[in-house]
Amino acid sequence: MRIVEETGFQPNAVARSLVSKETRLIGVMIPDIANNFFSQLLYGIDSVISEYDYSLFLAITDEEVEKELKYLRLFKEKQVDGIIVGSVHFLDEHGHYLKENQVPLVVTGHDLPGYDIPTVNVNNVQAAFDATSYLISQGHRRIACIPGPLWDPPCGLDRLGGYRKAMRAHGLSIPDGYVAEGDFTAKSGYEAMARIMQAAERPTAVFVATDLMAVGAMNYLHDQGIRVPEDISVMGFDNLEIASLTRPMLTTVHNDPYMYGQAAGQNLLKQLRSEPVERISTVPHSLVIRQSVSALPT
Amino acid sequence: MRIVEETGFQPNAVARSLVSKETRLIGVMIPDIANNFFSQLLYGIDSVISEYDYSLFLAITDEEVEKELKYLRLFKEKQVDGIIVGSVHFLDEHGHYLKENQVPLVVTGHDLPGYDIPTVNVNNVQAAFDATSYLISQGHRRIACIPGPLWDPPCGLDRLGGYRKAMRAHGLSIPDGYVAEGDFTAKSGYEAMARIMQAAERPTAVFVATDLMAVGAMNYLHDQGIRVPEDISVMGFDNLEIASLTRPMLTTVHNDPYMYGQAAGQNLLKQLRSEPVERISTVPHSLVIRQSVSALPT
DNA sequence: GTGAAAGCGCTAACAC
DNA sequence: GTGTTAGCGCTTTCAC
Repeated sequence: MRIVEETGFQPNAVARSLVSKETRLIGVMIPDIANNFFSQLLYGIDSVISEYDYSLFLAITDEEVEKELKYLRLFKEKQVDGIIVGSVHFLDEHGHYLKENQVPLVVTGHDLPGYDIPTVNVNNVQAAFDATSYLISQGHRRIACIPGPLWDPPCGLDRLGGYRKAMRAHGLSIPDGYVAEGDFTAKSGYEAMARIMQAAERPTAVFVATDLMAVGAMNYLHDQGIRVPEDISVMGFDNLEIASLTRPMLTTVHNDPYMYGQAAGQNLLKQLRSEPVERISTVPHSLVIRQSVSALPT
Repeated sequence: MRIVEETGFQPNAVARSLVSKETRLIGVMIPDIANNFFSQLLYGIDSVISEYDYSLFLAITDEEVEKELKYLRLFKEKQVDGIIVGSVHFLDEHGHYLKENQVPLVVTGHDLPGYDIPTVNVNNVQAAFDATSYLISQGHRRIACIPGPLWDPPCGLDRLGGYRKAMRAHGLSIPDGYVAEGDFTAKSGYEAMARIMQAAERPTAVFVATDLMAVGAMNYLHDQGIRVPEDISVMGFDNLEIASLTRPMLTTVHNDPYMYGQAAGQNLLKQLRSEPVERISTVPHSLVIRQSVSALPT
């Protein structure tokens, strides 16, 4: 022990891992770290796994399928003890790959019907339904929608689907030009809003599938001298930090990626201890009412 | 080769690392991943190291010295090939530790006089000087400042110093109550602005040491019905995404953390190839003029 | 070229 | 307890 002190000896974790067959590394794969949604997700994951002396091996994919596959392989090579995948393209290739390699795994932001892989996700269609219904409850009838890209099931298909479902449930029609797809960036929200304003009759409210795009949409309206919420109401989705930083503050759906990350981390930890896990964890959502939606006189 | 295909063999990187003495892992230590500044930094680092098949081992310290030391030790144990440290508390303990362990290292956001460690940093005092001088050139005389926390040399001391220097250089005095320290959060900027507004005579402009705090400051003014920039001008620092998302858009100092990260990554890569590196890389800054600063009539 | 063997720094399983 | 040894899965060396 004295000699350990004197020589400043430090064990070599690589050698240890070779024999113990565990690296205490969790591979986390996300498309875009610059997006606050994913950095919060990461933070949530780290907050739980670091308590148990696991560390993060981070893979950023830039939404490129090729990189996703590459990193999946790399995770295996580097012998990570577990994998958390944040909403990436989910293809059958991925599925096959993951099925072969028996590494504990959690995927967030997808539902993955047909795979026996634990997922953590919000009920996107229900949440979008609730958000749209809220708009309707405030007296809005002409409601537009800016969904995420259609290749992304949760933010594209599901949230758009929830919006459609709510409109249908209330007997409201969706005029031509009331749906304009974005690609997650604020800029795309700005442009989508511009397209929506070309419609024959202006909407009185817009449901936007992510906060960042909602900020873009609000900025377009601001730059055109259209007031939010007096002229047009805007509803976001995610409740990122930025939602409370805009003026007016954004009314949105609370879908805390930090909580997401924690749920995913906890699920993975259970798997690592060989405890049973639920196949699907649905994290609760809620409406957070701020300033960007106004009630219409009836 | 056929058998490799058939059995789906994958080499074990841990065993390989044990003999080759390289893990192709870069340890990156940052205080707060939820802060866009650091996620951009990380993205910049990844963009260069991933080209050379290095991957990220991420350590999030929550600004706690204890965790910083813990992760420094962990980096060593896990045999990372290089370390990039993003503005953390830099103490002599860290210095000693790093000196002992001959691992290639780059630190960003600090100047580290007295250590022989490569750093990449902006010239914070010059940049703050330039920002303040710009305010003065626009006719402002009563200029307040919201620096970062004083324990953080770059954002606290240096940027405050640059502001002071510019004021002095132009023969302007700094009234009592014109300097209110923040702690990097938007909320702290909001509160600091509130304190500044208690001063006997209101400033006509504020220089804020980070964009996020500047947004907080603008929000305080907005909530009080004080117009930006008509009543008070606000100048930020960093040029994060949010600076172009606010209305009015924030005039700020371009200090792109993505570029930072790239510079740090490149420096580290050079060290890994045993090429000589500059001890200090100063990344250029520039003013980005948007909407939050007005010219005062003279 | 192809094949066998040594050894990286640890842990676990033995003996004593 | 204290000491020795085998072996984790690779790379490298050296012999053939």
